[in-house]
Amino acid sequence: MNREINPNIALKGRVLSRHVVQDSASFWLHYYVKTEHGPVLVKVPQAEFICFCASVNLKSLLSIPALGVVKTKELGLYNFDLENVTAIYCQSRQGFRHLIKGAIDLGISLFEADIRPEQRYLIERFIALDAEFMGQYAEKTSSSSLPVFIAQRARKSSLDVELKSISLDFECSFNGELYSVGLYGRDGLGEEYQKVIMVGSPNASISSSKLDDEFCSVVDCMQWVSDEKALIIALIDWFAVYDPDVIIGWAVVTFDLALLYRRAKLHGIALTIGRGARELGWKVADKYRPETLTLPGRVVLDGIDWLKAAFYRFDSFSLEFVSRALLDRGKAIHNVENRGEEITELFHNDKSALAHYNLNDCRLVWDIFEKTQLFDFAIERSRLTGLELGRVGGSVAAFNNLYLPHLHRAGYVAPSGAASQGLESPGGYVMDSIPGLYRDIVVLDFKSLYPSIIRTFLIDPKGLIEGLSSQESDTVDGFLGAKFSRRSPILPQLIKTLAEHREEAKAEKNAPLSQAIKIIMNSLYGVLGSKGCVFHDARLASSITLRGHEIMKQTRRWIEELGYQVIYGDTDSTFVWLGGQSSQTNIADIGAMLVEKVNQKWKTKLADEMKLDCYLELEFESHFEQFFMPTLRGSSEGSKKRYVGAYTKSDGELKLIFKGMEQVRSDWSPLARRVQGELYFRLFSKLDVVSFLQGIIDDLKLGKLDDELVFTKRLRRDIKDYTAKSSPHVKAAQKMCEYSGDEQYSRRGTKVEYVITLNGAEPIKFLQSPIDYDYYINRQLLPVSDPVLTILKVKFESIASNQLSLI
DNA sequence: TAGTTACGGCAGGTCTC
DNA sequence: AGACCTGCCGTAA
Repeated sequence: MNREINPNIALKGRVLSRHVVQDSASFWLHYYVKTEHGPVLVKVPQAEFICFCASVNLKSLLSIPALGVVKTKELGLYNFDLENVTAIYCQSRQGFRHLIKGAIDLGISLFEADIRPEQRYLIERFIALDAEFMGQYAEKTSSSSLPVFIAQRARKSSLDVELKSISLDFECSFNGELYSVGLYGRDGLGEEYQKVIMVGSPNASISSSKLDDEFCSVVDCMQWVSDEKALIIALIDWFAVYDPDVIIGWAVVTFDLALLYRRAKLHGIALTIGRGARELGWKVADKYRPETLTLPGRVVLDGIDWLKAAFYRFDSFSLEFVSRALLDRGKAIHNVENRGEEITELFHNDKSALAHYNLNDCRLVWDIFEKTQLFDFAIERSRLTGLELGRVGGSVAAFNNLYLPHLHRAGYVAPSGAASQGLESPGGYVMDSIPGLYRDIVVLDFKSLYPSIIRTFLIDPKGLIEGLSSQESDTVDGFLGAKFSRRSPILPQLIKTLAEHREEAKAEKNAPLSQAIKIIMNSLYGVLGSKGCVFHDARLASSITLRGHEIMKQTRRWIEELGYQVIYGDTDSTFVWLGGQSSQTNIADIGAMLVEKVNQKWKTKLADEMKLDCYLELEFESHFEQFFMPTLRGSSEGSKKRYVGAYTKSDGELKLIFKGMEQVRSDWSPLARRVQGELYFRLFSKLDVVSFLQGIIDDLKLGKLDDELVFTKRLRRDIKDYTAKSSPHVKAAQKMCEYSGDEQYSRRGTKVEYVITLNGAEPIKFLQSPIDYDYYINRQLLPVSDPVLTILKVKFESIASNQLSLI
């Protein structure tokens, strides 16, 4: 009682991790936050599991046994069937589980039962990443240095607190025994921190050539431990002292942390590397999935996952490949392919070289994060979506986080499941193309088309429910019978806010924020089309995509009325040929004119016909001085999703853009990809093609190009699950398992590297037969050469046969 | 601890003449 | 032998 005498104080912090903790009496929400004075554990008492049911079902539900303490409340809310709903509050996880199971048995729908309490508490208050908690510090009970704060209330906040990151990487033996751990970071001033904890003691002999400055500094930051167990203990101690907020790495969850967890378990060590000496754990044992990792008080960001989340694309996501692509430097090791052996060799004979390699990897990851601004991107994404910092994917959860608090305030709860099953919505509209070789193609595209359609045509789950029962003058027609209320729609308003923030971000040149907003805006449509989202409804998705079809077709008509030919378009883009009559005029001016006229026409049309404000915006995307639209192979019909465009860079170099062509496809041989690139460069540059190709075929037959013949193709399922087991890459994978005796090559996701031999596909690592050069000539070089040779009126056969006479 | 559909082209198998 | 169909992968947007 005397506690209430103390006035509550405010604590501002950035939420790093979120947890539900059950004790004997009740359960708590735990938030580990970073304040400007350091980390704090915020505890919210008397938390509850919440869901809703139609009020008519309440009585049946309450008769379910073993619910524990349950409260109910009428909040005046409705579901999407416009029934009154009642909120149900459970005070134990077990009771809540019984409720969910019992409801399924009774055939009664529960609403929002899948929203986790530690998330709901934040999103209902519009808290995304930064929060202000009102409450009091608890008296210290344990030796832990982490202050504990008991919160009574919370609200959203915004602060700029620096998070301390570390790049972490383990080196280990073939069977997973830890050799060393590298730890690397830089502060805002560029000051480096580096440390390697390694088993053993320094080797006496270090080859003199390696004794450069960098090596000396590596030796300085070494900590030697006697064995693996001591290594793990030293690392736990290091965590307590350095106390990082963020751990970054390369496959850091699925490899490094999973390995560390297993090794610690083996030695019977409690892996207390969380804040307040909490243990690292996995909610699902032995899977080591990133989503199931629990590490109180720290955020883990995996470079691979986050590059993918930011839509970076690489042929391979190995650290070697990505660092070469982004930083133009790679691993500090000679033989990247067989580095396992070299690591073990170094461990036994040259430990400082191993430490150097270990730290170099840490630094590569750090530099990749810095170069791509991944960390800022992750922060902004969390700030915008309310997803836990570090969580990748989660588009559906992001939608819920953004949408639910507004929906509740409008008087509704979310539906219990997708409204339309089976009924599919169409996707984007792809025009038939007019194939050929062109000069001066201008690409005009609608900026964020789907978000702008949502915003313009008031597409909204709540708006659909209300629109269906509103009078005509209050609604906007959609597709598949949809009608959307014009009154306070939620989703269009969310898009509006995001779009405005994006413009600000662009003006401030805040690339990570702009990118994060773009991705979130686009994902809002994707979610509505997904059956995994409770708001899914074919009428919503189709009202977006079919409106897109209409917009594409109308835009094309208008451009053609203005006297220009549209030769292709896909979803939101229009390819206009200006080369015909405009040799004198500035291409960019014509493009700008088209964009302006079309935008004006949309504005007028939508205002006149539908009384809508138009947020559609056509933009001048690019100008290709030369352009090639291929036909379908062996046909005169124009292709789709494949083309080559070229423009001159400011330094005078001709730059080629390939879309969908073999050149950008990772499942074609490197030879075919290179040759196709060369051929179009030569075609556009009016350089020789025929003797180039003859030279290639020559070299191929002489065996000079053998290292460019290896196919790389993934197994998209486990080998045992294939119905057609005779695909070349499946066969090669089977042989790979057979020869190596290693079943891992039969698993889903494995990249199969193989060549085509006179005896069919064989894994490159166990090549048995001679390479089938005729296959590469006829199935790789011919298909990529054919369209170019057709333009030049040369027959591939004449080139190929010429070769034989030369030998 | 669930974003989507549209498309091309290969390989391999079956059907048809 | 050639037309046609299915499975598969990776890609565009």
